[in-house]
Amino acid sequence: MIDFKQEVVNAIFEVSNGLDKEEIESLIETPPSYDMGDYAFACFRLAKIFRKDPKSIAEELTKKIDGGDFFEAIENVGPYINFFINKSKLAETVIESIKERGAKFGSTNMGQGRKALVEFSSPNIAKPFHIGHIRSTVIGNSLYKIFKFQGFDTERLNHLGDYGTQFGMLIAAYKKWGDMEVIESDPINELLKLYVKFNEEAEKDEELKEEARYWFKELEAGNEEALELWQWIRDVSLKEFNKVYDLLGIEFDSYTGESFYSDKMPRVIKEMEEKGLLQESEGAVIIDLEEYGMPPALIKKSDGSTLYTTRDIAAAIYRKEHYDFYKNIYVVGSQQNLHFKQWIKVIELMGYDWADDCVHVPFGMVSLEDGTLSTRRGRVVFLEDVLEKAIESTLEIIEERNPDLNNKEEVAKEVGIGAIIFQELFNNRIKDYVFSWEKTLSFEGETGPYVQYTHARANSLLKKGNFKLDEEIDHSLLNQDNEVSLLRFLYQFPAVVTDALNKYEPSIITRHIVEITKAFNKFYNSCPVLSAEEELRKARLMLVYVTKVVLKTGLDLLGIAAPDRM
RNA sequence: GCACCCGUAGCUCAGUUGGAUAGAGCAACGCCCUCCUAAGGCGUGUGCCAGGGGUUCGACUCCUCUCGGGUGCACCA
Repeated sequence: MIDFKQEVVNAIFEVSNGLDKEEIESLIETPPSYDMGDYAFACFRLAKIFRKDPKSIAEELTKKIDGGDFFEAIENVGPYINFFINKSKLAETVIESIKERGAKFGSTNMGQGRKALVEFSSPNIAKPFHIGHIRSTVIGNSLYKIFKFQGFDTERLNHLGDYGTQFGMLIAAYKKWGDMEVIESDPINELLKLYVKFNEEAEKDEELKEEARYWFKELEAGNEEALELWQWIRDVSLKEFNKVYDLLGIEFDSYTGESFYSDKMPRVIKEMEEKGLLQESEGAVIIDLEEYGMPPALIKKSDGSTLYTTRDIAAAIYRKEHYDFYKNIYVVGSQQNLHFKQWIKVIELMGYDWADDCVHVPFGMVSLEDGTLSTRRGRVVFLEDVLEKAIESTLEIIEERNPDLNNKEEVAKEVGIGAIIFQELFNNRIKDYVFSWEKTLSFEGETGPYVQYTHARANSLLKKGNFKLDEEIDHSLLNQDNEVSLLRFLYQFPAVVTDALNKYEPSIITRHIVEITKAFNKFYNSCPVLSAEEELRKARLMLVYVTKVVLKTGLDLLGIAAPDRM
């Protein structure tokens, strides 16, 4: 694809005597409105260099610049030089590259030969999968797709919370009040009941807490009874989680959770010891981080058992050895910012230069209208319920608006789930939000169904128009404002994907495909396709096709289906 | 108390490495289906960009202080 920005740089470079290209590029910006051009070169900073006022610099340069046939106009407005892309060239480069690259349009090979790990979702075993978990799950999945798209060899890691004192609690609770048959009938809920009951009782009874700690120690020591119970709880939980993953269309390459790393810790602790990092404090073993402005990292509890900081460090070292990653990404809530800063610092202090390759991608909290989520208090909204309800609402809408659709159930699933995922990936991931059924189930405006609907519309046009990919078209016919505007958004797509990857921010893609969708709908409403005169019809049909391709790719990068009809 | 994050229209949020008049969606009102899927399009209004000070030719954007909200800070994860 033609890099128009680079062409602006070249054109200015020719007449600027003395400025280097990087400098020029840094001065190029996008004007607030396309009436002012596609690119603008601001001359303020040149004023100092040339000791002239920016206006006359702009005026003089504008006269000298030759934009070749890349630009149809170069105008001087005050201190700015505005570049207007040659519309026919724009149409040609966008359409020809999308025709050529198809579903790969927008991708690069920046990840070639590089490994990227994405750890996400990571629910706690024996606890319900609730709306609090959706963020990590959906953001992580999208990052996986984006990295993969850019050529990285990418692995999805589900770091299950399958270890820790909470398991001591569960085992203790099971031994006191549990009933295998009851639990098997509805595993997660029954285990949750046990967990809640245990917590209530433990508030009154210190001995229970002691029992929980005892059972966790036994588990870590390999006690057979404890291990068997643990394995069983893990299995039934995973089965439940997979229901939700199936609905969301998400898979993992590995489910090695915290337990997997338990036997990898002694070695790491020994290494820390040898490197002189460990200190004893109040009976526990710590690494002091005061000089880095952080509280100490707890490596071992006073009873000798380990904590999750130690496990995360052991896991990172294991992953470096096992995968030799280029990036090791953790999609975990912002509450754990400090925890990640601490253990990544420890990795650095251990002398590993890959500490910087470990990236915490934080996101904001989900709360309910009546307060924070609390598994312990039973205040949760199950993710499965949210998804089922979204599918149900979608089905109602289909019955109402398109009752003749033949695979209603399937489409309802794709659209309903898509709506949930889309909403999750629409805002900056760092923002907190309050869950509301009303908002979740509204499908109008800038939503997933809006984009999917538009994609389906495009598809319908292609079918009716009997579109052929190998048709040659006259690019210069696509010169209406709404056509050019759509082409511009399509042109930007590759840069948007790269930006999303660099910032670990799927919402950048979400926002952009909404822009494409809006632009397409304007085009759709103002430019007749099927009834247009032959050559124009072909050209417009081609524009519909390339839009459909990009929308599908965009949705796919978010982990959302793009049905052909809805 | 200390650290980090957030504060933009009635609500939910965008805002490109500081740049030309701060933008969307929702909500409200009006219009557009003998015409390609109306989950759509068009039109109408709203802002001391939390507040003070500073840096700069220029600040929603950078620095600093204040206020408001959130999160975290040793044996949970």
